[in-house]
Amino acid sequence: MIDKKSPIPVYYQLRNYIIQDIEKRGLMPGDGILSEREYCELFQISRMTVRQALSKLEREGIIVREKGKGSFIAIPTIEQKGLMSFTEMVKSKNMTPNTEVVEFKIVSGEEFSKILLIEPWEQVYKIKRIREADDFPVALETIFIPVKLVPNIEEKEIEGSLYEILKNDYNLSIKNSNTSFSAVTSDSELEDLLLLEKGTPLLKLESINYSNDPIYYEISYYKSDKFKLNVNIRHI
Amino acid sequence: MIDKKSPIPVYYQLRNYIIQDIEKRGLMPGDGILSEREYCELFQISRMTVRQALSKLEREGIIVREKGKGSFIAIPTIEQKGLMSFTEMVKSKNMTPNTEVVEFKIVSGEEFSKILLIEPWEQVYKIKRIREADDFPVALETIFIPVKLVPNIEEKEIEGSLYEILKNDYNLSIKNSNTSFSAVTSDSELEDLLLLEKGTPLLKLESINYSNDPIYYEISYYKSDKFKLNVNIRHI
DNA sequence: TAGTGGTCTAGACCACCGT
DNA sequence: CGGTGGTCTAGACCACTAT
Repeated sequence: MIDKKSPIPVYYQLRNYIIQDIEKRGLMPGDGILSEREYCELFQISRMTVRQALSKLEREGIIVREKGKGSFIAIPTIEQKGLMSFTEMVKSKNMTPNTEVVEFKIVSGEEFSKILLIEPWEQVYKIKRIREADDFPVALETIFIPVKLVPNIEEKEIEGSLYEILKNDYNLSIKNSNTSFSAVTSDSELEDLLLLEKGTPLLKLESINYSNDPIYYEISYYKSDKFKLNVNIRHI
Repeated sequence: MIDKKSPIPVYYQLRNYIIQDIEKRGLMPGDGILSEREYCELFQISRMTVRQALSKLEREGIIVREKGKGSFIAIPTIEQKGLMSFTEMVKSKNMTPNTEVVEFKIVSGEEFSKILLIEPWEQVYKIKRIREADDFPVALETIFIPVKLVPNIEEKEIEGSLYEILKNDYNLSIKNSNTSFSAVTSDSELEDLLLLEKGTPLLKLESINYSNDPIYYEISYYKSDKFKLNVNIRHI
């Protein structure tokens, strides 16, 4: 289960083990996991290492830790389907989604190595797509995904839902995301591609999308006059 | 500077010391702080304790750490996890939150009766507040909350965290929210109140906040050049 | 009282960075 | 090469929780 000689840090192996164990045993929010000392015993590792794994899981919102009690599966902070798949979101409004690929190439992943947990010399696909609803452009989406995760992906493949492609062709299902929202003013590239007036406000999303490990990084700009993004948030 | 006998954990005292030191010495983003081993030496504490302080500062976005190089003042952004409390969000960035109430009155709830599940003739408080961080306005927030839920709430009460007031004074804890995000351009009212240039892009949030039943409806406008809203999304 | 997470020590080896 | 942050060990004491 845990290989101390692996180049992958022990605390990260333990984090992955715990996630898989939660899934395998079908644990639900509120259920407890082993205590820190039990993981020490189980894998013959130091408590500080276990705590590093649990801290990471806590920051990721997967567990909560309670003094004197133990660590428990967290109640999900947000439940949401629409934010994941542009395709589904558009369909749910009875409109027809469409995609136009404007850029598709392999670039250095150096700038994303920390985000995507890859080595700086590894390469990533850069995929820039205009997303349309009823042939009207509503978003410009740029995705960075390691080449090793989706080798030989082809341009015509990526005209559909990336979520579906990842799930069906590469067996990668996105389980959670960390998204930050902000507002920006259009620049000339966005105005050209999305057919905007000069100085249109746009909703900017930056998100890291995880299966267990990070899968892809995305920066998107949404026309938001007639298109809002909705999230349900469950507070802890 | 650091009192090992204090009930305040050493790592937390060190975190505070570093923040004060940054301010006192007027360090700017990109400037370096001492190395981990230098802090060990300076205060005669263990390196793991120093690392705990630096980890906290890193998570708070106050510093960035670079392997083989050192730790440096981060470019400031305000981010929030979970969208809960403006007050907490600002405090976590080591800034001081402040609130200025610009409107506080009772209005007809007709327009919100479906949202808040009240009868059309019932009344709601309209509370419009400027939210500030270190005396800089960052958001304009308008809240509509049924009078019957918070009878006799007073203007001076609502200068703090509404979340805390609801929880402490009315035993209402917000458990989940439905929030929609969009981007808009400032109008003259927003420009006046938030001290904006003409045509500034703003992040607009509209949210319904529930305990079990709907409690209040909120429309907020956030300056988002240096202010991002961060959410963790767990996909089902 | 036994078990939990929170804090802390005093070391260690590693990969990475700049000179 | 020396210095940096990243990881890890094998202990320790504390405050808190439940029984």
